[in-house]
Amino acid sequence: MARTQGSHSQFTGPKVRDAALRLFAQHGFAAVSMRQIAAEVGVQAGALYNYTPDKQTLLFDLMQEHMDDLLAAWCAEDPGGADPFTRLEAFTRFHIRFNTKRADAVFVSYMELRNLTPDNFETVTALRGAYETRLQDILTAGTTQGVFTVAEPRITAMAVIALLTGVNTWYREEGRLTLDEVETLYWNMVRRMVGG
Amino acid sequence: MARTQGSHSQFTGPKVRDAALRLFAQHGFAAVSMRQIAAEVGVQAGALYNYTPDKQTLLFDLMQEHMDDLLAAWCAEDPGGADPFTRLEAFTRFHIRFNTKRADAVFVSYMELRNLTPDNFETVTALRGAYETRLQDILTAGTTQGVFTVAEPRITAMAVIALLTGVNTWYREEGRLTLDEVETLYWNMVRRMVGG
DNA sequence: GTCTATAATGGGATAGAC
DNA sequence: GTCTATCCCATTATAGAC
Repeated sequence: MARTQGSHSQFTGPKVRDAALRLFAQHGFAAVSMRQIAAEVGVQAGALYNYTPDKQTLLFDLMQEHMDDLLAAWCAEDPGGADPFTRLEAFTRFHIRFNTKRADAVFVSYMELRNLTPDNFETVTALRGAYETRLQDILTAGTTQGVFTVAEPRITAMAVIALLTGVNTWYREEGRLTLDEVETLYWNMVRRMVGG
Repeated sequence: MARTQGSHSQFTGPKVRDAALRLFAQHGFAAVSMRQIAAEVGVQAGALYNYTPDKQTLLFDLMQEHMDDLLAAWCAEDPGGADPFTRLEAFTRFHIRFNTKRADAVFVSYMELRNLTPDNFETVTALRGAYETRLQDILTAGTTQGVFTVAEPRITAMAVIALLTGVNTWYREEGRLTLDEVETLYWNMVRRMVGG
């Protein structure tokens, strides 16, 4: 019989974050109570406050961590020295692969922006902007080199990201298409969009 | 001095819906209280229940009405007899124009799906599907006629809608570009995407 | 580190007067 | 149709025992 009291910090911390992310994605930040999160973790509500000072900080930490991971993962994969065409394909495949593996975090990071305090909102929005700028730079480089025909790099970057993130609304791992097939489908669309 | 009691049904009804839509868009359904809505309208909370049986129905009615309006407006504008290329341009321009004029309703209809009861969710999702199917049919017709090169009409339809709806995340009426310029930018992207 | 208990506040919805 | 008052229940967060 499992004990119901005692120290479990190294296990409970991650479990709190996992449960919160899943519940926030499913029901929305405002609709989820600390009691629900605690029940998922298997502790009482009061115990959660050993891991977060309050509910707002819990949300902010999840969103900031997601954006940090996203930026770091892309920086690690960006073939920076390659031609813009190659980099754009890499970006397309990366974005789809990364985001479909973390659907809950993507959903929360977009849907719950309005539930952040102004300071936290600024921080997360700045990270989003930094990611967008990476794509924008590829489009601008490609246009300068005559590889792409893009009149508005910033708008096109936002358009491409909206297009690619949309995969999350329908893609299922057990579906008809493999992830690689989905990546190829979308790469064909992106390639045409930029006139490559 | 305005009276604070008495009959105002023909004014209060629309005001309740307007206030609810705006507040739901800004803070989220679960984060908005009936008392907040009432305060925006200028009545007490109890009076709202003359206009909706409960908060859930208020949300559902707003979403259903939006989807009904969207479908009806497109049916009125679709140049059904024209070639798929012309119809796709019409769809692109229509979707951007309609959605940017109703940003709150678009936002709520997408973000608050998870706060609908299962029955209400089914109804709204079916309306979304019907709208998607209209676009899918254009893509399929164009592919059959050799005007477009689209391998996956259903996925491409979802991709185009995600792309176009993304305009709402950045477009502002007072911004640098006119709505017509935005429509043209996105039509160029969509045109290329489908290989037209 | 977790528990139980509780403080302080606010929620949706209803009843009955006007 | 709206108001006031209220029921009943849930909320976040904290205090103090273990």
